[in-house]
Amino acid sequence: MSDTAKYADISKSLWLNSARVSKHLDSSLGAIHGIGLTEYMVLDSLMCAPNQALRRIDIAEALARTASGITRILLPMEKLGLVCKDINQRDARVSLVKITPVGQELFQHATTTLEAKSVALLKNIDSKSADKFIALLNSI
Amino acid sequence: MSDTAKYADISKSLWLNSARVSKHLDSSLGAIHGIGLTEYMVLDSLMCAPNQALRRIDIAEALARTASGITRILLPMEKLGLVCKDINQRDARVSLVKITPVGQELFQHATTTLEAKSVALLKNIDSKSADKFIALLNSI
DNA sequence: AAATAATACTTGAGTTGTAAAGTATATTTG
DNA sequence: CAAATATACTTTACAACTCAAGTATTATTT
Repeated sequence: MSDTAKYADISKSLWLNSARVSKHLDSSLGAIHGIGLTEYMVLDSLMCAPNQALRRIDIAEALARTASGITRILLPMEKLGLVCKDINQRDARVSLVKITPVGQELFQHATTTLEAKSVALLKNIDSKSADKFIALLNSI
Repeated sequence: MSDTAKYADISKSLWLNSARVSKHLDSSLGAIHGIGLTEYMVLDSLMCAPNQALRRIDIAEALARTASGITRILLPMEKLGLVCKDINQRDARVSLVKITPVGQELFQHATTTLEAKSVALLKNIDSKSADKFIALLNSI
């Protein structure tokens, strides 16, 4: 097989297997915690942020979504009290998003689910290969 | 880092990087050939099939989509003449999908684009790592 | 300082998908 | 062989996005 075909195969396999894994995780998170995988990733990005707050465009960048998509996904999350608005004094254009204690608690539980389901889904990959896998994914 | 957290990291990185790569490929295929990545994957699955024809549910299974989603994506593809219906004599429920010569030609060109873009997107991964990557993805 | 441009969002319209219900045909079972 | 069940789709209603245009605010230029 040619090298170029090989790289196309990675793209295709990435597309397909990501869809499989994501759908499984999405439905598990939805059934158990009432949030989707994208919502989980929003919480994840906030937990990693300094002061646990981010601008909407930074969340968009971190999750490879548009600002518009972030506006829409945050609306129900605010209503559920998982995140709240945090005004930026210096710049009134910015509407900082902060994770609430309720959001943090849900995140902890959802993380347990995500980990358990991921271990189950990736059971054919041993610990050492897992390290290699992460390194490869992060080198994209 | 715990092993369970490691597997969750794979899921998250898979989700994120697949989104980045897929969006890039999708827009390239759209701009150059007028088809999306999902449509390309439909053609790809048909090209690999015996007699280059498949049932809708088999395409759905191959692409991790629902039968409903396949019905929808095939409609414009039929109109464009990329695929055509092929009736199954034994079972009138089945509506086989077959790739047309037009579809095959578009597929060949789109493959060239997909390969070139994939090489560019995955330039940090050397040929040997690429093999390992494919093996890991296919072991999911 | 006023005009222009850039940034951070939100909104409206459209696309791509799903789940659940509906239709038609085939298979199994009592 | 008729009735119940299963299969292969399609359709309807809805969810989760995107893009492009709109709003408000800040930064830059002249």
